[in-house]
Amino acid sequence: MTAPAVLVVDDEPQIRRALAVNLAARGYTVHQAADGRAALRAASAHHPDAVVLDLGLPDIDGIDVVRGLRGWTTVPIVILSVRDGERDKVEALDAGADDYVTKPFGMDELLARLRAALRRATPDETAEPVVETAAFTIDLAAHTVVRDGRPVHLTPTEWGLVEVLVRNPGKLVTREVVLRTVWGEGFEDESGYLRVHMASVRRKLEADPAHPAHFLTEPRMGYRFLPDP
Amino acid sequence: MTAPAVLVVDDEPQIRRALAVNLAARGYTVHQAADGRAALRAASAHHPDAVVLDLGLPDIDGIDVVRGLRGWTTVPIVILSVRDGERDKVEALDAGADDYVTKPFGMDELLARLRAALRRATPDETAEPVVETAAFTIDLAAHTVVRDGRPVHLTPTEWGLVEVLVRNPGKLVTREVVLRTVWGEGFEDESGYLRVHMASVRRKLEADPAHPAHFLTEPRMGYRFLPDP
DNA sequence: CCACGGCGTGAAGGTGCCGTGAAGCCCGTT
DNA sequence: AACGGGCTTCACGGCACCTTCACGCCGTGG
Repeated sequence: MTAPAVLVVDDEPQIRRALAVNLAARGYTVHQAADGRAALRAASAHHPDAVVLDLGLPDIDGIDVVRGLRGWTTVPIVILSVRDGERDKVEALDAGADDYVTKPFGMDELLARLRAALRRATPDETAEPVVETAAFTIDLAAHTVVRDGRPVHLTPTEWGLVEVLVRNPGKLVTREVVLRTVWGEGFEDESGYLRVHMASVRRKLEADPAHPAHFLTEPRMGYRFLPDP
Repeated sequence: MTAPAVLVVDDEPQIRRALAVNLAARGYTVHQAADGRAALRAASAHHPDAVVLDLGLPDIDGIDVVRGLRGWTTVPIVILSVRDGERDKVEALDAGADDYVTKPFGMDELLARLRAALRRATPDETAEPVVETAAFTIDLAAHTVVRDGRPVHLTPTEWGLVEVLVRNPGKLVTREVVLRTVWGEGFEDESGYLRVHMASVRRKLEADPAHPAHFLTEPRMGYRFLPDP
C-alpha cells in the first residue's frame, strides 16, 4: 500500500489540525471533517483506509456515524472521546468501532493504534511481492517464477540468489553479501558457487544466457538485478 | 463461528480466574497459561481465536511472546498491562498486538475490545470456503471433501495439511510453517511426518498419487497447492 | 603479442531428501 | 479383553540437488 488515506473527524479545529499535521508528516494522506454529516460524505467520497473519529460531534452522535459507516464499509475506525466511561466504550466498540482512545491522548499512542488498525485491515499487501520484466514475472510471496506463461522451477539455491538480487533492484550486491545471505556464515570465499548457480539462474530466466539483460555481473565486485527500463 | 476459543495468559491466578469465569459465562472456550513458555505452547496446541496476554510474565517478556506468536499466526492479541506509559503501548502495538488495556481494567470494556478483535479477525468465514478442482471439491467451512460425488474421509492430520495448503493456493508453504501449523511449536524438524501424511493425502485425493497434479512438492523447501489452471 | 586472473559452462560424483510400504504403538470403543 | 483407527517410526530405492572439477572465453596489464 502506498500512502494510506486517513479521514480525521473532530469538531475542534486545533485537534483536527494537530492530527492532520502529525499524520501528514508520517506520509499519510489526510482528509478532514468537522461534523458527522461531513464525515459520512467524506468517507463515501474518498474511501479512506482508516477513520479517526471524535464521538462528541455537534450534529450527529458519533455512535451513529459509526453505524452509518458500518452499513457499507469495514474501514478501521479509531474512536477519540473525552468520555472515559465503560458504557461509552462498550457501546462504541459494539457498534463497530475498532479502537477507543480517551482524550487527552498521546500522539504516539494514537499513531501506534492507527498503525495496528491499518495493519489488520491490509492482510498481506505489505510487501511488493511481484516483480515483472519483459521476460519473466517473479512473485516473491508465492515463491513462483513465470516465463512465457509457464511456471519455471527454481531450486532453493537458485531461488535464494534471485531473491536477494530482486529485493535490491538496480543495486549492486557484493559477492560477500550474496554468499552470506544464501549459504550463511563462513561461505564468503566460495565464489565458485556463485558462478555455477548464477549460470543456472540465467539459463532458466534470461532470453540469451550468454548476454544477460537482467542478472548482470559486476566483475570483481558482485551481481546486480536490473528491472526493465 | 461457534464458541470462539480464547487463550488467557496471566501469572496472577485471581486475574486469570476472573477472566476465565467471565469468558466462559459468555460462551467462550477458555484456555489458560501462567507464563510465556506455556502461552506459546498452548497457542500452538489449541490454535485459539484470540489471546489475552499480560505483559508482566515471570519468564519471557510479554513483547517477546507477541513476537513469538506473530511468527506464525495472525490471531488477535489483546494486551493487559499495569504499565501505562506511551512507550510500552507503542512497542507492544508495533510488535503486532491488536489492542492494549491498562490494569486495573473494566471487565465490560475488555470484553468489548475482545469482541471487536474477534469481529475483525473473522470476516471471511463465508467468503469462499469452497475450493474446487477437476478431481475433488474441498469445503473448508464444512470440513468436507468430495471426490467423484462421494465423500472422502480425512484424518485430523490429513485435514490439517490440506487446510493449510488450500488456504494458500498457488503459494509455497515451507515445511517449517506446515509443521508448526499442523503439529505445533517444537515439531519443525519432523519432516518425516510430512512425507508420510502427504502421501496419504495424495493417495486419497490425487488421480495419480505418484504424479500429483494439485499437491506438489518443492524439494528441500516445502509444498504447494495448485488449483486448476 | 602473450600471460594471467576472473568468469561462464558443461559434466561427473556423492549426499541428503522424498515417496512408499509396512510394522509398532497409543487410545478410545465395543 | 479384543478390536480398529490413526499416528509414529523405520528401511529402502530413486532422484533432485549441490558440490567439485576441467576447460574455454574474455578483458587487462606487461
